[in-house]
Amino acid sequence: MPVKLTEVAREAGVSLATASRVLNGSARTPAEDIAKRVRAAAEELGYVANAQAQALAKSTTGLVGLVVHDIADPYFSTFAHGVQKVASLSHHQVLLAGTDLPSEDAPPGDAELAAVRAFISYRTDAIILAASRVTDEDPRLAAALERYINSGGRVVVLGATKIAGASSLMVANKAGAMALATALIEHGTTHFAILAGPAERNTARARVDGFVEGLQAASLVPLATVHGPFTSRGGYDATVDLIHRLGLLAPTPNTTTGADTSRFPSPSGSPLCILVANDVMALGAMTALRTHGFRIPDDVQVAGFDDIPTLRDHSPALTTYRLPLEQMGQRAAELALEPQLRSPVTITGEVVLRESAGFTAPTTGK
Amino acid sequence: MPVKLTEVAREAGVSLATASRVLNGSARTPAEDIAKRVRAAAEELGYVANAQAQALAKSTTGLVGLVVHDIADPYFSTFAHGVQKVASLSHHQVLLAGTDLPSEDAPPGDAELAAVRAFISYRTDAIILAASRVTDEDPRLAAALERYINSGGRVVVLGATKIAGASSLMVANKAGAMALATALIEHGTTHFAILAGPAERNTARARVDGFVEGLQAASLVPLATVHGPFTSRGGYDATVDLIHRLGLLAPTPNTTTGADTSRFPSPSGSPLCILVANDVMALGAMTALRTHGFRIPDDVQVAGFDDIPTLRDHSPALTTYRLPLEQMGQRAAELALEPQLRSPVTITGEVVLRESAGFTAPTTGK
DNA sequence: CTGTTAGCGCATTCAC
DNA sequence: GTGAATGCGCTAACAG
Repeated sequence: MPVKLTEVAREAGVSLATASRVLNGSARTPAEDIAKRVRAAAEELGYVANAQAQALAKSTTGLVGLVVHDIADPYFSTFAHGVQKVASLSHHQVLLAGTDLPSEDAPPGDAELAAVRAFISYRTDAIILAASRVTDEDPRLAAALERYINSGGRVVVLGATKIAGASSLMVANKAGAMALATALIEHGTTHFAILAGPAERNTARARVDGFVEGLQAASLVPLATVHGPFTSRGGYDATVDLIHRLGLLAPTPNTTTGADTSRFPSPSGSPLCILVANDVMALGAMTALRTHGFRIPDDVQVAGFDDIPTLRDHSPALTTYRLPLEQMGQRAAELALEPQLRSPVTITGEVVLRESAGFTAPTTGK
Repeated sequence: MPVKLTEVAREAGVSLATASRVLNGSARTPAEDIAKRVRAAAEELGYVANAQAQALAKSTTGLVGLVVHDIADPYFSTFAHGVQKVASLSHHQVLLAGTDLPSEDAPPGDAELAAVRAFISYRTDAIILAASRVTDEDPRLAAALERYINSGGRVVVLGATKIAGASSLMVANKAGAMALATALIEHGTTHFAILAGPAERNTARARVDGFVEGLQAASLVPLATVHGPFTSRGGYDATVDLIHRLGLLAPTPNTTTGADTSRFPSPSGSPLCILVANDVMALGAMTALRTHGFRIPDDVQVAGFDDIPTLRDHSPALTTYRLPLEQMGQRAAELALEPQLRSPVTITGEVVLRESAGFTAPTTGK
């Protein structure tokens, strides 16, 4: 029903080919006077090129596929924002898929595969895989992606990958976690516990490994490690679990003097510090601690990972490892859209020491 | 380069049409034995249907366009998640666009128009407009959308619209704001200030109007109204501005006794309550207050709007008006994808009274 | 039930 | 520089 190029051409009194040449770029440049007539006709009829038809004719779609885990998670939405930015700059549209939603036909674990297949079906020019995949690399996924790459598609994955021909954006998850743990140790903390994310998630594992190695370097071991989903609720539950496992005792509520009567684990030593594999989960952990009567950082300290922008207003401010999420999205999109770029690109962040781990805020004027 | 249906058909020794019928749904159902052969051939060759070609032939793309303002903003990302959910359930892919990013060619204010044109170009089956548009309804936008609708496209807009044929998802912004203000007044608060969002944003205006009417109903007027962007930074700056304008005095830091030596505005009355047009901005406001030595809710109270999930772990917990963001996204997608649904659909939320406005948390076990 | 044919809307060879 | 013809990969009438 929409007006098509043929109609514009007829209206302008030129051939289909000519109309095509003036409206949608071409090597050959029609005469200016005739071009003006065509443009006028197009404008008048409200012509809008059919991208599907163009895609079929040109075999390039101007589409980039982005698969994240949960777009509502600030980690992914910030990343997505970065992707969007460079995509729009290079005139691409982004197709979004999430691996956390029910996919009707596909089994839960196959969400990523389903998303990739859909993108391949739409012949996206590139696919960005940001949903921290499960360790179990699906051979079907690999096969589909390799075929896609061989057909000229570009794929960028967040983290390492075995997919031949794929570009990868390496993130300093392990090194960052190690650096964070080390910084905390230098600050005098001696007792740690770890709240790990889902065991099967690559990102989560790398961070936990980093925490553990950081502790090992100082001859320390975590008092406990509890796994849970990368959500606020996951952090809350894991923390409650931790409290029970470690037999943590909340200080006697003697708030009038403000003096604390007991600290874990050593009455005289530094408080326990909980290293959490991501910020959102750390937030849940803090809520659990508060609910159970622990003060942060006096009774228990907490450190997260990511430095989610939205959480920077939190009080106490969260000690964490800052990842340039937005920039990561941009780099990923650049790798996807600019073939000449070399991979892998390595992304590092920085340790950010704040109140939740006993550091005093540098009274940021914002 | 990818394998096409013709090849699968040849491999299976059947005609193109038959292959099409078994692989991609059809009314006619081929015999089971022949169907199996085709499926086997497709599997072996790694056939993936070309959605572009299908779209061209069927004139329906299986695409939904979603335009938000800033996908990194939890308000929009949560909404987007809801959209994604029903889209995936009805086997649709979502095309995402943001109006906050530079659009190269298009002027800043034209981002929404550019996004809509792109979606129309891709012949999305429906377009969901969630970027709370500026009040100045662009006639070009309206024209494009109406043509789109007349060509069979469905459009859903968040809020009221003058676009003929568009469905709309009405949100109780004004009524909610009014209810929130009223609840606070009933609680005994007598002095209010307002932190409004961008003046040109519909959503922002409706909320401010609601706040004002709520106050008026109790014969009150806001002590001041400050505008600012819907961001944490916007809330921070607006609050600093407010502090100066109102000459707010922070209590003398006499923390040993915990006694406050001064309160604004009346030493004996209830503290000032700042009504903020959205949660993210309210967060920035709280940070500003804290930075300037005010305790929440003792010295100043704060109320937001939206009840962003990620912010529920904040302390003090934010009093706000809860909007079912995720569900709103779902409803919008349903309106977009299920033609029989009637519009407008009205969404209401609920007042949530929490610590930031002096209410005690019901020790939520989460 | 299966095969043949004709477009879907547009870019792009080719001749002119 | 411009117009006519061919094909992109697939679906949907049509026949058989």
